[in-house]
Amino acid sequence: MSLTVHSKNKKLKEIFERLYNFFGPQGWWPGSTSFEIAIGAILAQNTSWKNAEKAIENLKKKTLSPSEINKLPQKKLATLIKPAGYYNQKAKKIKEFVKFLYEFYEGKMENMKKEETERLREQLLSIKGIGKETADSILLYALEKPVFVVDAYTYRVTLRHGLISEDTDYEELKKLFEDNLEKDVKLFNEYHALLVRVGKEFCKKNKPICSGCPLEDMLP
DNA sequence: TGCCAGGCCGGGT
DNA sequence: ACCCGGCATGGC
Repeated sequence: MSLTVHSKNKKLKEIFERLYNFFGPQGWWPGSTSFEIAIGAILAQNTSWKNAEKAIENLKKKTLSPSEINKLPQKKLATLIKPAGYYNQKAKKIKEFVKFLYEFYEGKMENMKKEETERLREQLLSIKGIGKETADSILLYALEKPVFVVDAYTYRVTLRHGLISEDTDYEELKKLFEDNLEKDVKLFNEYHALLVRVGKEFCKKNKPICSGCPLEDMLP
């Protein structure tokens, strides 16, 4: 991907370039189907990616397609995704999502892609179990729409760097990135993934390890 | 051992 | 409009 990031905000530009040069491309969800990515987004809610991955592997053994999930009893589904935690809730959420997929898009992620982004976001948010982060993750990573995904790491890192205040909400933070960067799917994809990466390694909750962080000398 | 992880919902103030 | 408990497994 190009390293010439256009940004109205110098700090956002510099943070991205430093993270990208330090960690390299993160390449989230390589070679996965849109459907798999959407399910993965649900499974990863407040759960380590490792555990979500195990759940996905279990599903893939049985085949991971909308029609198969549709046929699978919720209880059975719950058992399969157990490693991801909150498995009863998540089984329900996955069922809800697939039901939605059939109801509006004939069970095909491809049909979803054709829908206009904002309308799609509203639809996703109306599904029980899909909140803002999961909706935006599906939009960006599964459907390749240029929306920025905000998560706990995005908040933590931007807060420590004085880009936002403590009471900045999801939509505001999302806008900060979307309004100041070129609306590029690849850029948003990598930027979010890089924020997660730096968050995991250098900006953990209650355990800030700034030493060695590529953004260390940018702290306020 | 307790805390944390790529949240969200529902009920109570 | 906030604030909080519940949901649950696996890793460090």
